[in-house]
Amino acid sequence: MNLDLPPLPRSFYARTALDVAPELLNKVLIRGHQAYEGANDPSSHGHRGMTNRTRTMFGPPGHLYVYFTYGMHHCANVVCGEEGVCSAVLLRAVAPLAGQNIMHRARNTASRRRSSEPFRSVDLCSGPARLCQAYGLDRRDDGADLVTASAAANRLPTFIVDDGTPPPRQPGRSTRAPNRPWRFYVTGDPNVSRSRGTTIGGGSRSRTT
DNA sequence: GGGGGGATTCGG
DNA sequence: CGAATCCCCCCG
Repeated sequence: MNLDLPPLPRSFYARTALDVAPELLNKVLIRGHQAYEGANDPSSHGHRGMTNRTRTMFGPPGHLYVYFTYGMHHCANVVCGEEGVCSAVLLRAVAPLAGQNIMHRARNTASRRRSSEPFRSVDLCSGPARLCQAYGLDRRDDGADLVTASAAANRLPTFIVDDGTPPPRQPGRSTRAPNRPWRFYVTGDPNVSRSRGTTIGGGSRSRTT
């Protein structure tokens, strides 16, 4: 695997979340996402306008928006669109390509391992909070620039690259809210995050360093 | 200053 | 299916 691929350029992110989301499929580092359209979407954090927490989502494209929820979980989004507009893609799943040992450790999967079952790499990043845990992403990474890959102090750089694998011609789609089929995933990929047996999003590849 | 609820996950 | 477990945000 070639690791010297450049981060995706700012222009990749400088479009609507709905344009960016399906094209994130099969990019390396991320896989699986969901688009939110800010002010027009009542299920977005941004629908009531900018707050201290959601400031990043209103900022320039190509940055991470990371928030904390349920008292224990983090979720990461890719900020899209133009500065001043709330637009982001929630990263719902990733297919581990490398760094599985780091991911296992970060998620402490060994302690939860059922003795009768082998490790399943599918459990590492098959959910928005799981992938953050596997990658060690938390609120200190909020605002990180995915284009320059500049990180805050004591933080690892985070970015997304294209290894030449095109996004699926016909991505799977599902909805979270009615009339908003804004979840895109790679059909048939076992890493796609699921809930109660229903496909709800996810799918692409990743590595951690 | 108080209270309701959350872009989830895991175990029972 | 409910608990875990902070923090954000709205309201008074």
